[in-house]
Amino acid sequence: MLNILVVEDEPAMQMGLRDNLQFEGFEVATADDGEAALEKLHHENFDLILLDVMIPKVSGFDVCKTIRKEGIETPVIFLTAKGEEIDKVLGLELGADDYITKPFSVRELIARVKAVSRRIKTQEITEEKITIGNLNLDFTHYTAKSEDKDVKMSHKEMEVIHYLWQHKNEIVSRHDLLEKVWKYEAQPTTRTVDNFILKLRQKIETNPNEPRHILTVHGAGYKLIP
Amino acid sequence: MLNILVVEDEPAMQMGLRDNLQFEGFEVATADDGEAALEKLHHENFDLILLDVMIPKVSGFDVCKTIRKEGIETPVIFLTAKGEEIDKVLGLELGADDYITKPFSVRELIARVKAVSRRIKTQEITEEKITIGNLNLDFTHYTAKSEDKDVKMSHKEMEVIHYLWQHKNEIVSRHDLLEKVWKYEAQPTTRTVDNFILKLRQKIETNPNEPRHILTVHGAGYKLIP
DNA sequence: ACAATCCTTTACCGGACTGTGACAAACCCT
DNA sequence: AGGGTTTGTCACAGTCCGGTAAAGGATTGT
Repeated sequence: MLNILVVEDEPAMQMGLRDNLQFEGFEVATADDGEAALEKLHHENFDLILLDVMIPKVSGFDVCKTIRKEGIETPVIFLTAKGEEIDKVLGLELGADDYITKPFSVRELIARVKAVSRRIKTQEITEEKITIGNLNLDFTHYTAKSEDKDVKMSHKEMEVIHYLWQHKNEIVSRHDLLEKVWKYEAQPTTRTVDNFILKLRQKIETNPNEPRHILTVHGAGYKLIP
Repeated sequence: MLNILVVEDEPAMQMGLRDNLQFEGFEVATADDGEAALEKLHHENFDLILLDVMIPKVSGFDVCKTIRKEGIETPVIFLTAKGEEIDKVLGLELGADDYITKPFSVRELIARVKAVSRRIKTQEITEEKITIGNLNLDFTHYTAKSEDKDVKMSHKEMEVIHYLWQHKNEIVSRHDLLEKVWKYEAQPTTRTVDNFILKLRQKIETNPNEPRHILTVHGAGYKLIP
């Protein structure tokens, strides 16, 4: 599902947004001010940003401007109070995808989010079929094939390889994986992650003993090379 | 191929759209203003409408509103200039399927049109009689046959298989089914969905113990393979 | 009101999936 | 080279999930 960052300083509003979006099945992260938002945006990929304009430290406008300069093209929906200068949002090439004026109904917001997420999805469809080693993965259908033979992959295996793919050619630490795939519970110093890597290698690598795609970076984590 | 009505007053834009869409294999008709659009819509069936918002005589919004009132459910993609009130478009009460903001790239528009047309097609197929496994289903009459023998299907069973069909080859979660077929009640702590899957398998699968059409995706839901 | 039918819930079982710990192997640093 | 740390691998057990049947509840037609 889509991963949404909500940037909003008013606690009640933030909580309301988070609960409603989560109820609709979205992944939700939050930030209280512009600085925190930028921090999160630099360390994690989101699919959509709900960005209040009037927030402490760095304004919503500036957050948007900044990330666009940095090449981050995540869709943005601005949350504005009535009377704020919307023109500047839509006119100033900030690259906002939409805006919504407070007070707004939850249903309206959800409709907007879904509209944007639909657009995101259709764009992403092309990217959802990938090949790693001799394995063809299809994340829209959560299936895998190797030379026309179906390969059974568990849900979590797909999530792990998906996360690695999203961070291909980067080093991904076990901690990252536990946090993002295992969802911030279970902080075991165990071999859990390794076990999944093991299984994935057996399915992806031609010779699992000499991995060419899922590499170990000693003391740091793993790196996926497609 | 699909029959598209382009409603756009600016001649250059209209011609550009027509040429590109025709090049992609679509049938294209054009209208210069809202009145002409309504006229055409009353005399011909289209599969999709590209509707500029700012057009003479009757606005795009009003065209959409009017035909919806008349029961015409042809999908609409709005063309809007930046800064126009997207709100009203996305109010979605108008029944727009999508919108696109000028200036847009041709490739983007084509992608949108294809996305909508894909949705249309899968819907159209659904209208007719389909076959899954050894079962022939007729959704217009809500009946089913297996090798010329009538098979009794309850209303809800038909709805479930219908939903699965609309999302064939995709993973459909129990939650989705509960929300879309059962209309948003019922907690997911129940085996209700499973029971329907059980019944459907007994009617569809040759060997219900090893389902080949209604597959289980552990931890995720079900997937229909026709 | 009664019966029939369909839908929902409950309960139990079997199995898939995942997490754990032990041990071996590989790696890194001194 | 050697010790300590990190990683690979395996088998086992617990947990969660889905399959299934049967009972309980709701709705409809007679």
